[in-house]
Amino acid sequence: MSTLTRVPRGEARARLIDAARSLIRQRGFAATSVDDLCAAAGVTKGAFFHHFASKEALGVALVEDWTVMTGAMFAAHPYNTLPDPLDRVFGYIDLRRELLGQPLLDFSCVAGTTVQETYESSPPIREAAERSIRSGFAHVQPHLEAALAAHPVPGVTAESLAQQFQIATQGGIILAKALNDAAPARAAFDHLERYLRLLFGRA
Amino acid sequence: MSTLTRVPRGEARARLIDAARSLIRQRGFAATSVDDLCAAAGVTKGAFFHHFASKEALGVALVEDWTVMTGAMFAAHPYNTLPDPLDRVFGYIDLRRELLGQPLLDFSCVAGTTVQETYESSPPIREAAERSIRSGFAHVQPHLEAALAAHPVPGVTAESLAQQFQIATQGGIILAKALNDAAPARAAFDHLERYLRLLFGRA
DNA sequence: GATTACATACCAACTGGTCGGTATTTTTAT
DNA sequence: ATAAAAATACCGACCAGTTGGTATGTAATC
Repeated sequence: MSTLTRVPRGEARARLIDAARSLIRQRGFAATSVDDLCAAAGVTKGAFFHHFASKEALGVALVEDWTVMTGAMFAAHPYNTLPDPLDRVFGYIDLRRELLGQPLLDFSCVAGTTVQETYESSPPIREAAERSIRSGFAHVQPHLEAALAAHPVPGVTAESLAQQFQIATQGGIILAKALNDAAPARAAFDHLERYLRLLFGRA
Repeated sequence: MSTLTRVPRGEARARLIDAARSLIRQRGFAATSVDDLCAAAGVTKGAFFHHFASKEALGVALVEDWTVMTGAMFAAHPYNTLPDPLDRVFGYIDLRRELLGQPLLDFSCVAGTTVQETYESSPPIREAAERSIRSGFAHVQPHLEAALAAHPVPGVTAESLAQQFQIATQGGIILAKALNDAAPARAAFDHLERYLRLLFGRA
């Protein structure tokens, strides 16, 4: 992490956010110091506090960047183009299971990690995480709405079902961290798929 | 949090763990300092490092205490005495939904909170959290096993279903923290119940 | 000639942890 | 039964390193 080669002018902010995404995913927000971030990004503290008013502001920026990143990634995926809405939902589930094949650091969620620590101590970060999680609903909710329009299920709303995808995602990450194994997280989406097939009569 | 009245001899350790449970649930492990803990417990640093070799050791002790506490709480609950195994499962779900009516600080999970931050940085805490989560499986898994013995469901194991309860619990807590609302967490158990009713043909 | 984008040196407050001491309880020897 | 000894439970001052943040200076860009 030495700064032998100077970081090109204009890249400091992006590199700090990249470093934050990586370090905070590993250690959490509080355990990651500003010095750590600067060293990992290859910039100095001057650069840090030029771009971010505080460590908290970096946290907000990180979560907002995460929302944009993940939003773009899901929006660009082919599952969105399937003709049948329920197939789009199952396509999303497939994608999530694929992601769970990667290393933990690559599928863990920045919003979930940060909000766990900061939901009480930092309202701005909590609010950014709320926006991020809500934007996650949007990756399936429209497809669920279309599927429910074609095949209504009494007592079940698209919003509530969309939330279950985030519950499975976030809960799966915690189980994966605790058990050091992503299998239970993958199983969560197996169960979710089976549940949906039962609800929609799609054996 | 002043120490005007001296803490009776012999209570320091228990009070430190109580303080840790409360503070770490609010702020997380890294953001809670040893000084904070001592102040909240009404003891000095001498007491802290007499009972715990390090802050990490306190973390391990806290999670282990949590495992015992929650284990005793669930074991003592009447849902365990219902004659039908599936009714015991639904009784457990009812209990979980009840807990979600309390303030967030009372239903958030110590193991989930700490492992989120420390799964990479502290193997001992991660292992304690793993034991805690696994002990959580045991609160439903025997009932699920009995239910599956009476009514087998192809492709579904009691272990995998039991894990889903922890996924719903942990994921629900994160959603509750992010959205500042426990409703999605409660909905997770509604969906889980509906899923089980469909699996076991219990409308 | 501003403004932006950094670098460097610096700071007070706090961090986890140590250490010598003391009051209280428990164990042991008589 | 009791005094001495040993162990336990705690206190509180202290320490070196780290924390988030600031103040000042400088090179590049607009």
